[in-house]
Amino acid sequence: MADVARVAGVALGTVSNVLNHPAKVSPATLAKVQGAIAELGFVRNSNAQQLAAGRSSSIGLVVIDISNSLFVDIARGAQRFAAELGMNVLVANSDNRADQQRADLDFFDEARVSGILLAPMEDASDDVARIRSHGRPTVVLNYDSGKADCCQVLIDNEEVGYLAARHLIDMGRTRLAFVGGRDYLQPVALRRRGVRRAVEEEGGRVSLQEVPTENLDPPGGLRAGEELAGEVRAGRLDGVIAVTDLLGMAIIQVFNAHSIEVPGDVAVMGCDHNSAAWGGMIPLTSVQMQGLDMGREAVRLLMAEIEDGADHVHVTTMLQPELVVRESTVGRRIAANPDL
Amino acid sequence: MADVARVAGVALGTVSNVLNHPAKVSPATLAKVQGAIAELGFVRNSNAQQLAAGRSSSIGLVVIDISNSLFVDIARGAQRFAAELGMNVLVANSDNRADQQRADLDFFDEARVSGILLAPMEDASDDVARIRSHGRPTVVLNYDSGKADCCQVLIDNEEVGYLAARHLIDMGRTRLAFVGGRDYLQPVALRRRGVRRAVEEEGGRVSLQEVPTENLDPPGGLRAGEELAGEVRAGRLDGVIAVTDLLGMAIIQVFNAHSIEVPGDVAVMGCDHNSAAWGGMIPLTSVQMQGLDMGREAVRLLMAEIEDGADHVHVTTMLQPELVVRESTVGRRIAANPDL
DNA sequence: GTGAAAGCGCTAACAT
DNA sequence: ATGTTAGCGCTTTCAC
Repeated sequence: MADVARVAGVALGTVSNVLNHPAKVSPATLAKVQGAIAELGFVRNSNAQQLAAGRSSSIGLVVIDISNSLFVDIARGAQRFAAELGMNVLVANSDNRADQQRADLDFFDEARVSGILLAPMEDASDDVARIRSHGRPTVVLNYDSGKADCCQVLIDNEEVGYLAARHLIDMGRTRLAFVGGRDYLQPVALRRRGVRRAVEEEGGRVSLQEVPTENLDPPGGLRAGEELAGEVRAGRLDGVIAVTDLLGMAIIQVFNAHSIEVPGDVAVMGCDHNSAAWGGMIPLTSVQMQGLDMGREAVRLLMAEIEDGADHVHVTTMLQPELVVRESTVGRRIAANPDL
Repeated sequence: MADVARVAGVALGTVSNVLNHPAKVSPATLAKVQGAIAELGFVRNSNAQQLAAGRSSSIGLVVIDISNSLFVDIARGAQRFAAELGMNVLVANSDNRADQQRADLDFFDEARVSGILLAPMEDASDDVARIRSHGRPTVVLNYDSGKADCCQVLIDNEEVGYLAARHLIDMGRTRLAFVGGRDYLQPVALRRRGVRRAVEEEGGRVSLQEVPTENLDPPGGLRAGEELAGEVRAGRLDGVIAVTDLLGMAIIQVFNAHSIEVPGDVAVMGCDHNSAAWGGMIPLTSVQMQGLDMGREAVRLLMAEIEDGADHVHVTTMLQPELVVRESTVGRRIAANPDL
């Protein structure tokens, strides 16, 4: 930067002003300095800039699993909104490992980012508390710790389950199944609760069986599908709610192998509108998770907290999911081929 | 850090030694200092640390599209290998925008990261040249600029196309189609070339039609599928190579709507083994893109360049793709239900 | 509007 | 082995 000053024939402080407060500099000097910057290919050192200024224009986003499309959407939503505010978002992927997540948080803490966004899989209150105790604003996404010790952005997962069951019931289905083990995952537990609520509202008119799966991955769905196929044949099942889209698609595949028609014999739907769920021959009805909105809202809350300073009151934003109806529950319709 | 020194009753320099050269400190002092660090909840300021030390332990990864599963795999591969080396990877998503990509590169440049990994969609030589001229090592992934002015990690996309066509021919298919417009995308052009080579090797025994699509997205596939369905019915087509998996799945969906059997009437395959391609009722044969390996290799090349310093010779690593055969070209087989 | 100078928090070479 | 000190590159008062 001293070089730039010399080449431009001005003082070092003036170069700094050109970079940070261009309005405070006369147009002529400004041009001279910018010329020198271009000539020298000068790139300001953001480490020194942050050290001296004491503030950062970056936000750290820590996601537990970057291959999950919800978290990708969150990252994009956060990034786009942050860009509007002149901030940039750095993403660290924890690769489903708690220790890596901790390392990622510490990294951003050390880098003195202006704030951290955390999308964990399970409870991370301890880590959040540690970071927050260092005075770093932190917003948690997609997990409700219960304690309101930080801002949170959540999707109403109970409503997700409720919407799903409600939809099937509205379509005339009365013998439902909810597929998805691993109740220790918060979204699963909440969606299950919502499904139950919708079924209970029908007071006995609608039955519900709950099918555990070992894992939430396709193989788990294939196994569950075999079990469910028998239920369909026995006339005990006409509507399936899979807790994830991937599970739902696996189940459809098994049904197809058994010549069980979807949605003719049984309607199938997922719960976490996933880009991976597009491809099926039978597009899957699902529930939209509003990932872009979650990311955007999280940045908004973070900036608010930074602005508020000491007298900040934590806020929890609950986003409402939306039903996305496609043919796996209502029958065939392909946009590109309307005459079918 | 001065506080830590005071609490521990040692000099500031000793605290620095504890952090950076623990071996140079007596066990007793070490324990005292670590105690003080824990007590005060001290977190070192990495901006100051980098500024003073003049080196960074982070690598910047700029990807053009984080929702593309290849880039996600690259990120994971890079991150895992970097972690083994005690480095961490920061991901910036350019959201398919060239200006954002430039901003991301500049950001990492300003942050004085030890090196940059760039996975662009189209040519980015100018940007790379600019960054490199600042002395920052940069490795380009998945795009061959032609000029060997930096290390590159590529997948042999011509081989991808060749493997795909070779597979269909080996399965007895003789009337092929290659689907995928947008030849200005390097992977598309290369895969097309590979397909042609395989067909030419058969010297007229095998025919090939090339079907352009407006976009590489599912709607584009649906439209192409309609056209192809007519070709199948007319007996002019028995094997389809879609340049992406998503395109392939869309085509299968249209075939199914027309009661055309896959792979009975026509085999269909994709070219970029995509996690999104799992779900279909007919799992898609495709070609593995080795994303994890690409990420890993890119970090390896970057570290080598950093180590080599001035006398570094740029290297291009060409990874070989692998065929992943599934039922869309060979008939039904579902692992979970072997008796089908 | 401009230039000089005092740090920001840390590292590393030096002296002890 | 430990303490001392001069910067790293920048921002920002503060006089001019």
